[in-house]
Amino acid sequence: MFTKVLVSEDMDDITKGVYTSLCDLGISQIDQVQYCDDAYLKIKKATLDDAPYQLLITDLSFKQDHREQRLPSGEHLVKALRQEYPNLKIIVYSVEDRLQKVRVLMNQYDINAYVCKSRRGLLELSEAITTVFKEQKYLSPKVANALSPKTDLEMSDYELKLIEQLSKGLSQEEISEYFKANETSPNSLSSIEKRLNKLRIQFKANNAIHLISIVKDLGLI
Amino acid sequence: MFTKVLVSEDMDDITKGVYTSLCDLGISQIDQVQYCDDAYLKIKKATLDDAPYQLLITDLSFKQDHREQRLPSGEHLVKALRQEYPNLKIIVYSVEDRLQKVRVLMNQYDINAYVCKSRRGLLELSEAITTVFKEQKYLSPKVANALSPKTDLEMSDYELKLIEQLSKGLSQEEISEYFKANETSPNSLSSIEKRLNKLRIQFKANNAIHLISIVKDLGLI
DNA sequence: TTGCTGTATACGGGTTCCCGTAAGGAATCT
DNA sequence: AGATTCCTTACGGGAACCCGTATACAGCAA
Repeated sequence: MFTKVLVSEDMDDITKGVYTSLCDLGISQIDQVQYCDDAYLKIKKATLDDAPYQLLITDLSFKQDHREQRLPSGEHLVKALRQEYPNLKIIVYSVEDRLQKVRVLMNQYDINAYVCKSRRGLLELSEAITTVFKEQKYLSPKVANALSPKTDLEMSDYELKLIEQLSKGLSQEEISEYFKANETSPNSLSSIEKRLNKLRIQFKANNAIHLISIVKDLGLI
Repeated sequence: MFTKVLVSEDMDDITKGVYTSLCDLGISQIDQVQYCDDAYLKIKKATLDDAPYQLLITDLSFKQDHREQRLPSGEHLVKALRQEYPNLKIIVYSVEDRLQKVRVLMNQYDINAYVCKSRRGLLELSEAITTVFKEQKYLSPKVANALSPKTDLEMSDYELKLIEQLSKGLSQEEISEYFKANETSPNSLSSIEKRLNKLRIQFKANNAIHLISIVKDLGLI
């Protein structure tokens, strides 16, 4: 089993729960940090001291407070670490259950496991740890199909960009200009209208306002 | 100190953290449920058995799963309980830090404490418990000013209704009809336009879409 | 080649939204 | 009572959005 693990999680209650779980697994050294910046530094230092961490368990979202942070989220942390420490095992442990996000983390940042916080979160986390220890990947059942083709409730990069601009208050005309300036296509006003119409139908929205509202609720933006 | 406490919280890791904290406080009987419906039934049964709970600690948001629930959120639970058990002490323990929500819970449902989950959440929860035990109310520092007058980033009930309908996809015309049907006033198309214009300025939004987007980000709806 | 299909674009007209102006009414102040 | 202010409502014009239709062009199949 792992012997040296770092837990990066801002909520102290969760940390406590995770801690007891890790103890049960027989892990001897469990360190905890509440900020991503601290996690990064601790891992760096441990490596320099020739006593590197074998596993990082990190949350994704961290509440902002008075302390200014260079790495504001778990995603930033993972990204920063993966380049420097390709051998470090990383388990992301988060409430987030958007397949799109999981897919990016698994494919792009090559994390070793993704566990959803939930009613059985700790059980799954234990499973994930033992699985990762055996050099395998692990996904919570809830997001198990994250790596298969996209579902109905998602959209293409183009559509995402479109919706993002729309939600930032640009008119369709302005989005057209913006896309032309950024060499994104299709970029004619007509095409943008058409695409939005398609999305409205897909998400069963009455109008653009409704569409943004729905997409926000789904957490797609 | 309290001797019989119920914890209603869906995430098992948090429950574990809370549990150890309560133990440290010397509370002898700590029961846990992962669904609001269970919490309600357990409290009802305990009262009938003449061994009522003295304190309920509950989360607000519960992940939905296969089990159909009558009480889908902590707010529903609190509302249902308050009518029947005015003497039960209730502490809400949630990540939610919107003053408006806290205000409603404190004033309308008369909860005894509101604690924000955060880096120091467990500490604050302990404080809250001892404070409530002394028949006093407790608020996390972060939301301490929830009971003072509303801030800039909030809005009236009327405005909230308006925004809600808008985000549900109704046109301004339809909202006007809807308000007339529900005896909400002002309800003329013109007034609705005017009010939305005011909100757009207040929230620095370019258009209605942008407004909904901003308000959703702020968590006001 | 011909025809089919899917996508980008253009255009027009009907609706909804946005914004300024103005009239009417209630409450408050002098 | 008269003046002032606040709020609701009405209206009109221009902008943006919604929707159907039409053209152009690429890719693919028969």
